Parts: sequence; structure tokens; C-alpha cells
Amino acid sequence: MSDKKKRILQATETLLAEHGFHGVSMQMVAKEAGVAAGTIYRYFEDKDDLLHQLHDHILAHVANKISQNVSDDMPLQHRFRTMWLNIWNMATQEDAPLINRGQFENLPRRESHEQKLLEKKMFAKVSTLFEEGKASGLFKNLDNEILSALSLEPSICLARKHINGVYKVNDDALEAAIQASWDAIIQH
Amino acid sequence: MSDKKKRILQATETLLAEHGFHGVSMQMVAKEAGVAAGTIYRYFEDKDDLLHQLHDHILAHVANKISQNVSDDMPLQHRFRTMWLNIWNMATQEDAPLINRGQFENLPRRESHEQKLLEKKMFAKVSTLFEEGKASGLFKNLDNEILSALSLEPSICLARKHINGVYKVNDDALEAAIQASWDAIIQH
Amino acid sequence: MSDKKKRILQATETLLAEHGFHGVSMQMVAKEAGVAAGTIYRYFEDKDDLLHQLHDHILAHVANKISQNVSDDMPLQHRFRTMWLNIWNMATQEDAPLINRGQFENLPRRESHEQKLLEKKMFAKVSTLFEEGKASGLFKNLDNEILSALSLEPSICLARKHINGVYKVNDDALEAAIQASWDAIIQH
Amino acid sequence: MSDKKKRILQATETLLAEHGFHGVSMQMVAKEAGVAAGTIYRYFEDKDDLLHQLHDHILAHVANKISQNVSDDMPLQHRFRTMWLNIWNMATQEDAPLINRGQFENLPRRESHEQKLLEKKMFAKVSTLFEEGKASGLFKNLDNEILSALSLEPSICLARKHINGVYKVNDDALEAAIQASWDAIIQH
DNA sequence: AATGAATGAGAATTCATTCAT
DNA sequence: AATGAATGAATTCTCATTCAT
Repeated sequence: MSDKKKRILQATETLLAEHGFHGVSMQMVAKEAGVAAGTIYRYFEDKDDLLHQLHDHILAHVANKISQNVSDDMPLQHRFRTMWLNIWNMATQEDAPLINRGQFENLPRRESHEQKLLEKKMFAKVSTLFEEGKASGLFKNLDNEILSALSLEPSICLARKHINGVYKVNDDALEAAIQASWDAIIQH
Repeated sequence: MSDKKKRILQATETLLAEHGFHGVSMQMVAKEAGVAAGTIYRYFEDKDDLLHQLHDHILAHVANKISQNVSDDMPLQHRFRTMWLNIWNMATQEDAPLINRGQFENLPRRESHEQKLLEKKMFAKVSTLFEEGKASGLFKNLDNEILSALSLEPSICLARKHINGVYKVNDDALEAAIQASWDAIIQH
Repeated sequence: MSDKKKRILQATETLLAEHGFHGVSMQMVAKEAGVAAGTIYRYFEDKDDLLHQLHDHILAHVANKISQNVSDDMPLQHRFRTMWLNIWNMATQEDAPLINRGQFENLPRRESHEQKLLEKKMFAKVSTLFEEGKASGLFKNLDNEILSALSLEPSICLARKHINGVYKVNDDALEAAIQASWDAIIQH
Repeated sequence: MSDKKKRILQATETLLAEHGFHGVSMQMVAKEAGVAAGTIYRYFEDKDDLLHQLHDHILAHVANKISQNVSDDMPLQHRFRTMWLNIWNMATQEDAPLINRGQFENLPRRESHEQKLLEKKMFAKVSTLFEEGKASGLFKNLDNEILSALSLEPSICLARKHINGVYKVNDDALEAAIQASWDAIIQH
């Protein structure tokens, strides 16, 4: 990807996190990226396209981060813990500003079929985890979407509160939260 | 509250849900509410104030809905189930358009101390539930913010997927999800 | 018609005549008309609509001017001469700046059926002249469009040259031109 | 003339006819001509110069077309008829797109003295026709500009209506129009 | 209290022109 | 000579806000 295009995407993400969804103008993006306003339109059709592409860009980054240090031959609970913490770290370490401000969900998305297949592939390690857990009888027999909402999304939710300063999570609480997330999806 | 003020708030919520955060102008609000543009400024200082007040307005509505049919002398699990379903129903029955579109979080908020106290009071029944659960040794000894993130927020998360059409939750899955949310916070 | 709307149309006509079709911006129109840029959009949907309405406005003016001092009971040649001179005077007296610069034809037109009927009605006196002339056997038996192209449009053509300074027409030449236009359409 | 220069002029004419005066950008011209945007500036100083040169280019083409198959030893009326039809054919056969759309007149012109002399020379056959006609007593004793406005310009005028679809001219009407144009300028 | 015409700054986008390659 | 990425001023149009009525 061209250097300028990367800088524009990066600038957009930074500004969106800082100023929220409204209040980010193309001029601001241009200035932050250090390019002329017109230059943005060489790489993106219009503002909508810029936001769409930013969505895809971030999603790829997120999928990559979540899968970090996870291999399919690790024990289930170890894999789960690693992914849970990957999400937590990503959201709390400010390297994904849009995620931890809850602004990512509001980016306009392309709802195409290819897009969905792509997303599925990107989060393959999560699917694998849930499928294996269910096959082994360890996890509840629920669809992956539900398992995810019960166990991984609380990580984002907590991280957001942590970042916003609404509530500070300490190390013990963090471990307990991971355990509780695990409790939510395993058979008892 | 004056009739016109109510109509303005109602119109704003409807339009926000429909057109997203950008694309709602004061002219549009005025038209939808059936008042003149200038009239809005009799009830709200500026656009920001309108959105702030809308935030408070919706939050009050939400707090009210969540607590519906919940009294402090009901058994813990019954109370939990009722609140979980109150959230689910509110989000899926389209009577809180901003919530189920995930746009509520993006409303500008006042981060004052009074605001926080007020919110605490509004969600008193939730706090009471968690406190009693912990006191009785049934719940894990975690802060309410964490318990909420583990058990109630998945309800919103699922409802959103359900509404968006990303994933349809059937009745059995719903019951299982409630049970799993409960599993997340109780001691094992 | 509102005073502001009139001023905007007037300003647009003046500027178009002066700067040609390109080089007239909405800002310029606003400044010339003494209104704010946004005000134009209260009266006209967009720039296209402004130009369309200007077209209609001018056409009405032209139709009115052409028919001045013409009544259907005047002798044919007298009517013809009056209309020919009405055109000439309008174009040379600078009160129809767009006409005499040949910019009028380039205004975007609405090609609707109603528009055509309206135009027909506006130029009724011209039609009547040609029809009577043909019925009496004085004029050649040609369609009005052709008769007009042969006899009245040369008036505009000459006026344009006169205004542009390409060629100055004196009074004798003017009378001769009217006579020649007449010769073009009568039987010999 | 260089091949690229020709292609640029050709592309400009095509685009102007299609998109009108606004709506033709240098980028579009470059693309249509199959050259890079910067290349245009090797052959033309700026956009204005491009349009000026296009004007001259077209005028030369027109002058050439009008004089086709006309030699000074042909009988007057035959010469007149040939030129009248040359104009008609050129305008109706789409090989002079700017003429028959009435956009040619709006091209910016250089109003220099040399330009005028050049134009005079280019239309020498027209001048000769009129001068001979007047010398022989056949034509009215009017300046060439007037004779032209009375007899040849109606051809363009009619052709434009024909092309625009405002009015379709059939073969009989065409002959009659030529005859009427002739009637306009001969002595009676 | 209520209106809605008017404002003008600011938004997205285009485009003539330049210049390093 | 030719390229085409880059520029940034200018364009059309919107919109929060004001104010005379």
C-alpha cells in the first residue's frame, strides 16, 4: 500500500478516536496526514469510501492481534486466555484507538457476501476454538455468535470502561473476569 | 416537560436512529417535530445541549424499562432473568431505536459528578441485585461494573446482532444465553 | 415574486452576460445580488434550477417585448416591421444582456411538453402573423419555424453583430434589412 | 501539426459538444485524447489557449467546408446554393459538433486585427459571391455582413433546429428555404 | 412564545496547473 | 518529450444559529 494511503488511513483513525464521528473533516484528515486535501481523492473515491476502507483496515489489524501467539495445538483454556488478553491489551494499549472508544462499530460497513466470508476467515482461530470446545463436550452447545457475546465481548466492554476511566480494572479483577468469562461458556 | 420539548426530543431520536449521527440537522429535527427551527433554541441551548438532554432522556427511559416488574423481594435468579429479558425486549422491540443501533453510546455525555450519582440511582435495582448476590455468597466477589459486563451487557450485545440480522436468536438459545450469563457470575 | 428572488435572477443575468457561462459562481451571484450565498438556496434548488428559472424569466420578458405595440388588426407588413424592430431594439438597448450576447441559447432548458405549450402561447402573435400571411397567399407556404428562421432571426443575428462591434448597422441599412427579411418570406 | 496536438484538439471538441462548456476538465481532455494531463501543457499554454486554438481550428475547418466544390467561375445562384448546402450538411452531418450545438460562438475568441484579416481571407469565396452579385445588380446593395445574416445564417439556424429535434426539415422545405434565402438578397 | 428567512462559515469535492521522475 | 501524482484554491451546497416580526 502506498505510503500516502497509509498515512491517510492512520490520520483518519486518530482523528476519529479524538473527535468522534462528526467533527472529522477531509481538511482535518489531510492536515493530520500531511497531504493536500485533493490527494485523499487519489486514494479514496469519497469520504464514505475512506471510512469503508478504514473499517476493513482496522478489522484486519484486530483479527491479526487477536490471533497473536495462538496456535491450534495449544490447550483450549490457554488459547481462550490468550485471545481474551489479546483483546484486552489491544484495547487498553491505545494502539487501536477506534476500538477502545467504541467508535469502530459505527464505521460504515460493506455488507457484501465476500466481506462476510473474509471476516469469517480472519477470525478463524476464534471459530476453531469454539468448535473444538463444543466437540469435546467442554463448552455449551451454543452457536459461536452467542459464545462470543458471552465470553469475548465482555473483554472489549471492560476494556472500554477501563479506558474511559469509568472503572479501573486491577490485575486480580482481570484474572477473575477471564475466569468468569470461561465459566459462562463451559458446561457445569 | 412541555409538549414541544418532548416532540423535539422524540424527533431527534427517530432521526438519529434513521440517519445516523451525521445527516441530522436542526432543520430536519424542526420539521420532524413540527416546530420552527428557532423554537428548538427556546428549549435547548444549542445542538450539543439537545444531544446531551436526549442522552439523559433515553437513559432515564432505559433505567425505567430495566427495572420493570422487578421488586427487591423476588428471588435473585428471577430478578436477574427479568432484567436480562427487559433489556432484550427493549432492544429488540424497536422502542429504543438508538439503543439497538448502537448509536446511544455515541451521544455526547456530560461527565459530571452529579450525572454519575444520578445514573447510579437510576440503576439502583441492578446494584441491589449484585450486592445481595455477593453478600449471600452466590455471586463471585467482583465489582458491579465487572458483573454487569459479564452478565447483562451480553444481552445488549446479542440483541444488537439479532436486530442487525447478523445472527437470529431463537427461544431455546435465548434461555441458554440467560443461563450462561448467570453461570458467568455465580460461584462454582 | 419575492424581492430577493428577483434580485438574484437579475444578478445572474448581468453576470452571465459579463463573464460568460463559465466563470459565474454562486458566490458571485450572491455578492452581486446583495444576499448571502445560502439565501440563493431558499429560492432555487441548485445552480441548475437557478439557470432554468432564469431561462423562463428571460423568455417571458422576450415574448412580452416582441409583442409590444402589436395588435392582430394591424396590416401584416406593419405588424412584421414592429416585431422585427422590437427584437432589434431589445437586443441593442442592452436591457436583455443575455440575448444580445448569444448566451441565452446556452441556458439549460426544460424540455417538457408544458414548457413547449407555454412557449407557443407566449409567441402567439408571431404565429398569428405567419398563419394569416399564408392564408392570404401573401407569404410562402412554409412552416412557421422556417419563416421565423428566414425573417425574424436575422434581426437577432444582426443585432448581435451590432452589439459586438463586429459591424455597425446604420438606419438606412436597418430599413433595407427589414425589407429584405420581408422579401424572404413573401411570394414573388 | 503534431499527432498529439491534433488528438487533444479533437478530444476537446468532442467533449465540449457532449458536456457543454462547464463539465470539461483538463483531466477529461487528457483521458479522451489518450495523453497525460501534463502533456497538454506542452502544446497549449493553459486552458484558455487550448480553447482559443480550438476556435481557430474549427473556424478553419468551417471555412474549408463552406468553400467546398465552389469555384469563382460557377454561376452565382449555383455557388450560393452550394455554399448554403455546405453549411447545412456540415451542421447536420455531425462532423462539426460544436457548430450544430451552438457552442462554437461561446468559445473564447482572440479579437486581434490579424485574426480578423485571417477570417476575412478564409471566407473569401463568400465575399466574392456577394461582391459579384452586387456588382452585377442582381443583389441588393447591402454590406456583406447584412447579406450574410439574411441568407446564409438562416441555414445554420435551421440546421440547429433540425438537429435539436425542435423541427424536422424535409427535402421540399429545404429547397424552398434555399430559394427564400435567395429571395432575401436579390433585387425585386 | 414562536416563527422562518437570512446568514456566512465550513463541509465535501473538483480541477487547472506544476514538477520530480 | 512525456508522465501522472500532488497541490490547494475555488466550487457548490449545507447547516447551526440569529433576529425581526
